[in-house]
Amino acid sequence: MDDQQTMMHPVSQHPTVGMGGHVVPQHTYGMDPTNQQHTSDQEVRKHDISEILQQIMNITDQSLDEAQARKHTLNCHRMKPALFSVLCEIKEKTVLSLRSTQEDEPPDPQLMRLDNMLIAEGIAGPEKGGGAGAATNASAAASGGPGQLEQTIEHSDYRAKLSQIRQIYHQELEKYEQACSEFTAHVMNLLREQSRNRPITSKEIERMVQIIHRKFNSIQVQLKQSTCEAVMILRSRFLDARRKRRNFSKQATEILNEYFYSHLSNPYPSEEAKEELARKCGITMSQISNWFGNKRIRYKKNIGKAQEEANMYAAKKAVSGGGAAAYGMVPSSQGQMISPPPPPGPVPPSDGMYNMSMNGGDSYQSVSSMGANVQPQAHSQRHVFNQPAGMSEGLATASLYEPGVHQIQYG
DNA sequence: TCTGATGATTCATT
DNA sequence: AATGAATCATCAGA
Repeated sequence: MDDQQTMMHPVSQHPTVGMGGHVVPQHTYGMDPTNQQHTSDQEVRKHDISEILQQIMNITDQSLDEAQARKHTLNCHRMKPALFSVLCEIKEKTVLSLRSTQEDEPPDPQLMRLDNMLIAEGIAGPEKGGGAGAATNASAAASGGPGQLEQTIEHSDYRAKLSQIRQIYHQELEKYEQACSEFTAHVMNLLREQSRNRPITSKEIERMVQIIHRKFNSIQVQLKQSTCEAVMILRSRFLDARRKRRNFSKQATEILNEYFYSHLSNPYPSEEAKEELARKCGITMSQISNWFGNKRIRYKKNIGKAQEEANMYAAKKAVSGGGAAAYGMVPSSQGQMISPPPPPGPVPPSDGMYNMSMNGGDSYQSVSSMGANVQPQAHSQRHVFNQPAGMSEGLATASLYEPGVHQIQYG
């Protein structure tokens, strides 16, 4: 309403504007209004101008060709300069209110945040060394492990998907930019075209472009937001370790079980042993630790089942000649002989052998140097794994193992 | 689809 | 820091 009033005000006060807001050419200014001849002349002009305005009003309802033709006649109309100057005057007054509006606004913080994230993820900006950087960092954060990451299929899969997202993002961004610039160019052309009939300053065109860009910005935000979401989903799918769980190879499981059952009295591999196992199984140290952690607890929970497994591995080992040697195990010098595989089923415990040292049946540790008062490994002070001394390592240990009965609590 | 197996994670304890 | 215990999430076979 204010705008309208502002628009109308100068017009209504303008001496050259007649009753219906019809603009009267300025050269009638100062003429005698009572002059009949002049009056009729004025009426003709009024009619002309109202016709022009009517044409302007109707121009939107017409086809392009029609509009072009009309525009042409309009531009060539003898009254056009007069109308233009009036519009200029109106504009001069109204534009003041426009000037007060803020010129350039600060960059959208949301957009900045999204941009930063996309750059960090290697989606926007220069491609990170194959996108591996983001994957590695995220994986390290997700696993919380010792930093030894699996350079496996998952990683290349992640990279492939990430670059796919990157590609789609850039395609969409290109489309968006094209659409934006096309629309902007169209509007600018339109305004330039219109500026022949009404006064439009370059500043106004600039402002209009700004408005268009602001509108398009919301589309851009949407695009970037959905790209970020896609990256997040990809991350959670690929980098959440729980999701990418894959069973270890049969061979790896066998190696681990072999070690476990041949060290049943002390199934706590040292760092070196873990390294060795990790290398042999093609998995990480932390995976080794996890496996042993799970194995110990599950072994304890289900002795019955583990028994069979233990016997199986014991038999296997006996056939193959002792897997423990493969891990640098030193044969016990304290009379722990390798016995032949026992018959299937529980093996009766030997008398008074249960409280042997933690390493009693485990030649992996350097037992020979420890003697009878051997101290358990610091980290295994609470553990409940022990084995009757004299038992051949890895043989029928599970059947003898009764955590509730035979466990030793150190400290 | 259900269920057991299994690798990983979290938290409390030592 | 290492470990046990509980739990989660996924896989694989019935």
